[in-house]
Amino acid sequence: MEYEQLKLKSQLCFRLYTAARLTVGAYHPYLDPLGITYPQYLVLLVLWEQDKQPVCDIAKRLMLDTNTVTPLLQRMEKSGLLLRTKGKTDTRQRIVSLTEKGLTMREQAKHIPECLSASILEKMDPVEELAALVPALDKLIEGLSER
Amino acid sequence: MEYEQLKLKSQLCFRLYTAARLTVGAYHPYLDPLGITYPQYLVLLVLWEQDKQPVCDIAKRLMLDTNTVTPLLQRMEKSGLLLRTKGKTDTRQRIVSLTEKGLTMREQAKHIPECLSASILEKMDPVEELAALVPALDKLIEGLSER
DNA sequence: CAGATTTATATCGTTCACGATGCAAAAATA
DNA sequence: TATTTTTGCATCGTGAACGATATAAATCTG
Repeated sequence: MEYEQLKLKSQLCFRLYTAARLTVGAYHPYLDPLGITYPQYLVLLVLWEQDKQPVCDIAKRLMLDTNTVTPLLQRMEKSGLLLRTKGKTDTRQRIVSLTEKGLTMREQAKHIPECLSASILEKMDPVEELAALVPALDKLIEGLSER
Repeated sequence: MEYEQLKLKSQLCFRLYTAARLTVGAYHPYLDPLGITYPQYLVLLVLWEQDKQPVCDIAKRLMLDTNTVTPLLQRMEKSGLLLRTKGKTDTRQRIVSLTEKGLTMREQAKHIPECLSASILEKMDPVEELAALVPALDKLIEGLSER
């Protein structure tokens, strides 16, 4: 059939797109009580690993551009999770630092990865398939991000 | 160690989220000339498979809700790709049908999957890793969508 | 058949992604 | 040093996603 390749079921990207949406959705029960979104959670993960980073470093870790990250950080500043202060050595930079609220949220969030793993693993038996996913996604990301 | 495994798994969502974004981005060179977005391309895939479907059937195929699909279809109607006509047997329904423009776009789009596979495979050698991705994603989607 | 419930679609508000563009500061180069 | 280029961040506009809510029409139930 001439258009066989245009069938939805043969599309890898649609699977990725759907899996990503559904997985982010699975975080809702845990992030809603904290009053944060999934992208905001990612920012917190980065800052919990290392506080006081310029916007561009956060963007690099998340593989996003500043035009996505800046408004995200502005909303997070507004909700009291972090501060954006002018850089001293490089005044173009905005150094992002966690507030007390942002820091203490780490404690409330520390069980989220386990909860998510549990609920995903519960539905992904056997584990081997899950394990196969990670290196394949890494390779895909690496390939698509290289320039 | 159990902690390492949990840490690895907690990053799965970020990988999915990033891989999905980058893969959608890889469609840009092919979709921009057609003047459509990736979600609009997905709608076309569904309609090329079967024309004249109600909104809810399209939403089901894409695993999206009508509050996402309705505005998407409205934009596509505005750009002349499809029509949304009132259903006859069930007047609540909106039957979505392709216009001439939407139908002929299939011909222009038919090489997109090959192009994408080629550019992804180029970066995903060996192919086995790519092949492992599909059933694993299917299982994940199935698990997360069940309710 | 009347009332309750479900279904199909739409609207609104918020938050992301991201291309395009702007601007000032830093770095590179003439 | 003066000029050009690059970098870091921001703003704007558009198109998704999606929770909450609304509104008819269809369906179920008593």
